[in-house]
Amino acid sequence: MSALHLYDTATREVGVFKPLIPGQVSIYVCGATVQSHPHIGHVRSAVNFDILRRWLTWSGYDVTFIRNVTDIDDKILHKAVHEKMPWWALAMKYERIFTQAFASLNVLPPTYEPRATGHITQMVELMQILIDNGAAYAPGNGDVYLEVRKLKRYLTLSGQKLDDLMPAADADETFKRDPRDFALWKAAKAGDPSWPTPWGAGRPGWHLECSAMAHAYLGEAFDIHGGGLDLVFPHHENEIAQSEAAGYKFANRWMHNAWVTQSGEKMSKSLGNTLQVEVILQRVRGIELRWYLGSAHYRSMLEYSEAALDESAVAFRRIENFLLRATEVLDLPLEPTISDAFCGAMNDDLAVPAGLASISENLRAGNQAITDGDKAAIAKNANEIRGALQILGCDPFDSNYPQGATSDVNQALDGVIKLALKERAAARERKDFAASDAIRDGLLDLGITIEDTAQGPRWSITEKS
RNA sequence: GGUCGGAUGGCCGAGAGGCGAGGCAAGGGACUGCAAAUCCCUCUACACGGGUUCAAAUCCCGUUCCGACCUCCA
Repeated sequence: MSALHLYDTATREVGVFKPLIPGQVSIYVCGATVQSHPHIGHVRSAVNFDILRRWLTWSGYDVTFIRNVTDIDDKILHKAVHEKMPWWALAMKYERIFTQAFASLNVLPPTYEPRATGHITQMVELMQILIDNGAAYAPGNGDVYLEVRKLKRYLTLSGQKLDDLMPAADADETFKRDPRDFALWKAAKAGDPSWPTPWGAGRPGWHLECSAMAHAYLGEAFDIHGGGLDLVFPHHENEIAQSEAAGYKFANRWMHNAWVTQSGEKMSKSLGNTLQVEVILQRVRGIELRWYLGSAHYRSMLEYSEAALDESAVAFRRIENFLLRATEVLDLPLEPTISDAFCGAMNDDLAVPAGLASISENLRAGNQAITDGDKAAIAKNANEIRGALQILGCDPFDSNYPQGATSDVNQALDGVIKLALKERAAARERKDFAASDAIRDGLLDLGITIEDTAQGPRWSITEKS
């Protein structure tokens, strides 16, 4: 079996993945700021890192996966005024909606999901270290800043130079020793929530939270830090700055997912081109949206279009349909296995598109095997497809996805349709094709599709779209 | 201005020196009473101009176009 290779944003190279502690992998992924409805870009990130996690777990690692919730920031405060509710109520409202969106796409819950507001103590401790060792300063206005000029390795992740950065538009720079210094802590404004610190009451800056929480749950060094590509600067640079200045090794490897775009442009609120997960889920099922989002390579931009989404969903249904037929023919549950081809693809920096090619090959061979009645070949191909789908989080038999009714109602329906099919078979027998077609068309009008297979007719409920 | 990424067949989308991934669409065929489903076949591409090489979509130089980050961003 090949070894897992992953890209590292810091080196811009794909290299062999070697965990700090054999057999264990620790991952910190920047989660959402819960101030609005999730769009498909948000969940793409979650899906990408969920696939990474599932692959690591399958590969035998004990994975600790942290994804935080930023539940305090400027936008949340503004939005709370707008929606006429306390900031904490607004944050909780959207956190629940995000959680629901993740669940619809079968994104596994993180091992721990810390909230920023629950880790103020750790943030104050981190600031104390930084102030004590001279890396940070509190100018007396309640803010605390990190002095970036003192850092040796600042901006190495994004490969920029401090002096090349466009000057920040901050008006309030009078307290900064350098305009590029960034706030670890922001002084309380009247009416805003605040927490006491030795340097005055205030609230955390965005970057500080992640450093503090990563340290709290994963320690001074961990394997992988993930997030969207747009977090490289300033967020991740600043996390590195704070953590390294405090003497931590911090992340060993950086992974960033690319965007979902529309008309070539990144999905963003300012462009007004965001597509809410809840809206898309009225068009396709969660498993189909996940298949769509997961099928692109995580470092490639995914250009959204309804046509592409629909096409992807149709392709998925083909695969799903094969799995269903295979299960019927074999009369056994499928046992997920990972083929060499799929394994090789995933080990190559999670090359899902290459893995998809192997699924297509399995699909073709598997369908052929059903026609031939070759049960061994059916099982092999179906098992390999199911194994791949599990890694991608798109296993149709996964109980996290809504399963077709297995109840009495479904059995009754099956009986009724079989009765109709019997009538149809009889009509065909006596060459009364008008009658047989009437039955088939009648069922189709009800959303029930009939397929005549080598093993006899089978029915399925047609997806509405 | 600085940094980074991209341009592949009608469409989507991998690959990264030598066997032209895969999917969708289209056309043809098999199967079928007709369909549907399924299978087989066909369609042979790498933005442009130079260069390196026995060999370039892949490496080098230059050009054009598109996008991202430098302000909150998955």
